[in-house]
Amino acid sequence: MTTSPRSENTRDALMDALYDLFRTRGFEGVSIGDITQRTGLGRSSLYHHFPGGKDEMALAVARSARAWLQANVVAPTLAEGDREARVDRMIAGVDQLFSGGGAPCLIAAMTMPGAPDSVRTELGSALSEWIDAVCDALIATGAEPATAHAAALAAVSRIEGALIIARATGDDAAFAAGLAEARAALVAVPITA
Amino acid sequence: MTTSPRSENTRDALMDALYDLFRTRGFEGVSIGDITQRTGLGRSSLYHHFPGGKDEMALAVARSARAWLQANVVAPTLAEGDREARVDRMIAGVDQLFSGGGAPCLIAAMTMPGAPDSVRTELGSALSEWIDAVCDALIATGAEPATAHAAALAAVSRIEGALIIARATGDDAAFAAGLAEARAALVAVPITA
DNA sequence: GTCTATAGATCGATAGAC
DNA sequence: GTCTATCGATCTATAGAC
Repeated sequence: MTTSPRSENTRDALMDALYDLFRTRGFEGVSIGDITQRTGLGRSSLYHHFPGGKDEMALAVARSARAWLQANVVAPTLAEGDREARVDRMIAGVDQLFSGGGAPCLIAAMTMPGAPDSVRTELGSALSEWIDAVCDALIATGAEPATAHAAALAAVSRIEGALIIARATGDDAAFAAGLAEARAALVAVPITA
Repeated sequence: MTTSPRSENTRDALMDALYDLFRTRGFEGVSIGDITQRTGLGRSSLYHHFPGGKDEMALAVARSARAWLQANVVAPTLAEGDREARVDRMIAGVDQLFSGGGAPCLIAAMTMPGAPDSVRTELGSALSEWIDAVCDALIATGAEPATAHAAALAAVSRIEGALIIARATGDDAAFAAGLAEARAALVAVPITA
């Protein structure tokens, strides 16, 4: 192989640090100096891994996050099972993603103006895929197609809003409440079949 | 008076520009150069109005926004009237605040790390006051105190989340849907009296 | 109150040795 | 792959004339 195991480890640790920085401070809130401090790597090391600079780092993080969401939220939502099982798997993935409300949302942080358009569209797609998966799962478990999309949109909105409020007010319980309410609302969507 | 009418106009126009910049780009996303370009004022003019620099500008905007929310959302929510009238006045204020979903939320933008703590606490208080007002209005119109807070938190979360999703996906209709749903949920909170 | 000019720090990005 | 050293641009903030 062309890359040593150590390179992979370095790259993985770098990606983790980048993800954590970008999700909490947004694109413009993270400087190259912040990344060197967090990772211990020098400037040139960072530009060796990401020749495209900060833009490429942010896009790599966005793509990684979209893939994670696909594997841990979207796929479990679309997998076999009844309504309750699907929703519970989705909620579990989301709870892990946001660390029980203590971690902010990359999508909310990096869709603000200032981030490269490629990053913003990537994250917009990730969010749409999440909503669509919930919608499809509702329909697959007997919901009326006309109301499924609104219910999916409401659930995801409720969760994203809870993250904003938890951060602004410092009330971590607000996220748990939002997650529980989103779950209950999805389970309660009427079955027409 | 110590200040001429023209000063007041300059100050007001400056505040409007600052509010618009900070709500869309966040604290770190706005540079002094951005403000000079937007307002046409030189650097020293800005520091004449705000000797404390960018931090003082952000705090002034946060306080102004809190006062606006108090006058146009909190007070109308707490004013006399039945449940539906109060909720409708609240929703109207919020719709105006966010320009029908086209304008981002200052609270979401400026409670991110990087903004001065004074700004973050000011906006956290503003958000809490909004939620508390909705809660009090629900109780005053016959809702169970034990469930009123959860319902108020849910409604505000739904609205804030809709703003995030509208921006990330580019779907402006998501905000209108969120606002309508929040209204319906508040009106539907059971009356126990 | 507004201007020009600029200080001092930090920004993203690059060069070249090892 | 990682380092030191540095470039040019931009940042916040200030000085001083008008």
